[in-house]
Amino acid sequence: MKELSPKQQRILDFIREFISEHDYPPSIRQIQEACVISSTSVVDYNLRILEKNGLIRRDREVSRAIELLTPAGRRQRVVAVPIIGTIAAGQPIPVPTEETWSTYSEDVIELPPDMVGGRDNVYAVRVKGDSMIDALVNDGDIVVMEQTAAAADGEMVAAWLKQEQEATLKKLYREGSRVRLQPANATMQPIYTEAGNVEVQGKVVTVIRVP
Amino acid sequence: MKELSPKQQRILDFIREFISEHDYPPSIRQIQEACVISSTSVVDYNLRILEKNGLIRRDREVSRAIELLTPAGRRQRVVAVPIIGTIAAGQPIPVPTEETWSTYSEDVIELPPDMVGGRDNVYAVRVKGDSMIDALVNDGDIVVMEQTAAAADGEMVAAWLKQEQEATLKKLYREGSRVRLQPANATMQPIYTEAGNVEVQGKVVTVIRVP
DNA sequence: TGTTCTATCGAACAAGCGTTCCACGCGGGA
DNA sequence: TCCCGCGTGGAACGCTTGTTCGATAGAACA
Repeated sequence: MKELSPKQQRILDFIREFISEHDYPPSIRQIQEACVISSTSVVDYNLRILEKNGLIRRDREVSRAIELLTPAGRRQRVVAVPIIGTIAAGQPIPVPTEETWSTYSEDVIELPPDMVGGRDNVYAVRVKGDSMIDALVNDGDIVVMEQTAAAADGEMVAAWLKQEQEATLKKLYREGSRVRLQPANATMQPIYTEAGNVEVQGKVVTVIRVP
Repeated sequence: MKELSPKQQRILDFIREFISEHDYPPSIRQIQEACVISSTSVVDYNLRILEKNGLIRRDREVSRAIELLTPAGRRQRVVAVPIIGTIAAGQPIPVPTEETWSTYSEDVIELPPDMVGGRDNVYAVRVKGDSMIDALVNDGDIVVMEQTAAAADGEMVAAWLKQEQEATLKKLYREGSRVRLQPANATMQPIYTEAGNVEVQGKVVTVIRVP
């Protein structure tokens, strides 16, 4: 792979800039104009070189069909996770309904796809109050959860304790008919309760703190 | 804003899908074909409605000039933050050098731009050990920091205590010649020390926990 | 000096493309 | 019944756009 000529570098930069501004790629003649190139064939010539070097991908015979392949400036799909409510000790955990899945909702947090790991039934709640500090979750933190009733041992879950009428974030361990709820904070003691008393509302996927 | 007709919803979904696959928007005739619409004018008619509802943006007279405005499926530039090392109580905090800024580095975490808030001198460290639990930061958490020596009162900073040879994450308050280091955990007590003993390595931008 | 490769230039072609116009059917309201 | 808005169909217009072709000039090399 050869080095890029100044002209090719400039073309690449312009494509980046243009996509960043318009959300769709430029036409060859727009590249020509912006980079002060006298002919469209010269643009085509240099685009072929860029394509050969693996920096862009082009669909032939299709207008504006330039796709950036370089890591810098490449765009990724961001996953919009709806924030469906708040979670606090004495309140039931909000459960997503059909409506709250609407991605047109107001309150969303955008995350890179690898942070939700391909899961699609993912929602987020905002933590209210200091009751979750034993899970190392602060007031105002955002907890991203996957809606599920099942959880493997050792996974951090949002659980509703029916008898105590209390929501909590703990690591779940089944021990016979009982359940051990272990705080993330290793210095704190676990809670033991009957399996029937625990209602798993979701698995914790990520915790995010933006001060 | 009216509700979308099934046809409009289908068009919107197709545009999303197409962009996701090709990295450039579809033409009107491609929408027509994919959504089994008999005429291009019908597509245009519905696109105008989508535009009026603020779901897309179109540049007139320009081919493939459809831009998605809805959060779902929109593509955003992702910021690649380099993870330059680990942070532990008894270790100095790693400081980014010219080389570690390289976005071609192996260990990076991609974040949506609003999570780094336009700051560009941002790096991340992985937390090792349980020594930061008073900052509600767990073993394995990732702390995103902005490199700066200055910090306003009340901001969470990564500080190096020279005398104690200790790294810590605390909220910083200047009180005369002394400094109060307040844990994020409201139930824990602050530390007081001389201003000269504290070396601010960076401000905490975000804390992320991916179990 | 002749050859070859690289880069450029201008023009033209043909397909792709957004737009526009007119016509039609349908349903609701006056 | 007439009228009007809405959604649809079909076709044509004219600009946009990717592509192609021939010609040219300079550099490197034998």
